[in-house]
Amino acid sequence: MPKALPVIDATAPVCCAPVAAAPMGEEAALEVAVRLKALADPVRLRLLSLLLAGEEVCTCDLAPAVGLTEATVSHHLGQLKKAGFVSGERRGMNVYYRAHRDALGAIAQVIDPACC
Amino acid sequence: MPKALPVIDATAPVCCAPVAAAPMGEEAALEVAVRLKALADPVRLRLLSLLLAGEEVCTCDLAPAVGLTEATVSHHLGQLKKAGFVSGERRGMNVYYRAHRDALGAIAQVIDPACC
DNA sequence: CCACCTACTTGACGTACGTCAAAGACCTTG
DNA sequence: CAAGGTCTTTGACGTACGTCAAGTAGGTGG
Repeated sequence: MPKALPVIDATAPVCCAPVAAAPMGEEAALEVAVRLKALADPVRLRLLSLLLAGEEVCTCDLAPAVGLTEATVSHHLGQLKKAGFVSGERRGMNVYYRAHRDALGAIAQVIDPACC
Repeated sequence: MPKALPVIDATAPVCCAPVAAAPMGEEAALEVAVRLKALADPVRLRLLSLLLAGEEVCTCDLAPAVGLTEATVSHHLGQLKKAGFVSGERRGMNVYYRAHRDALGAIAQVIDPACC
């Protein structure tokens, strides 16, 4: 990662051939890697599963659920949002987050060698 | 990650409920996260796709394919091996690596919200 | 308008990661 | 055994990441 940090937009679901389909190009690998990196954290996985369980959850409920500061949770949610896995909407005093199942399914299909 | 680094064995395919099934426990999240972290790198994704394309490939062929030092490629292959995605076997002067499709499929199923 | 609450941003700290050069380990061929 | 090729390990360097404390922005209610 000491490579020049490539800032790319990853808010949309991945759209590229599965890993097993053919040798990946450098750009395609990066597209997949940035999204996987967003998922490759225990806290973010737990946040995602909480969001997938309930329809909408606000930060104030998520923070105690994972046992971390609201600041830290906000940071993780920001990472997930940048990767397109969640989106948040402010309603009143709270911000309600929602998981995007399609984005999750898309990255899963890229990884799965059986699915294609 | 400043948390006490938890050294766990991840050589076997993941075996836990999908993320969407129910709120993940701390241990389950870690099991998935360490494997995803191994996958969350452009170089390792390219190496995996190269291994999935051919049956067996040796380091000497992989290094030039990704444009990195053999030392670096060896390090990445070690990461993938620790995560159970590949395994290498020495035959003569070369070490031949092979991808494990089942381990890849297992982590894909855990991620996919549709698959369960 | 003034407290007050929720959520995000900033700065700082320590740890982990990716990379390479150099040295070591393993095997084969003369 | 010596020479050479292939891989892995070690050490070092710079960058990125996760975490929190503190400060700021946005919204509500007296």
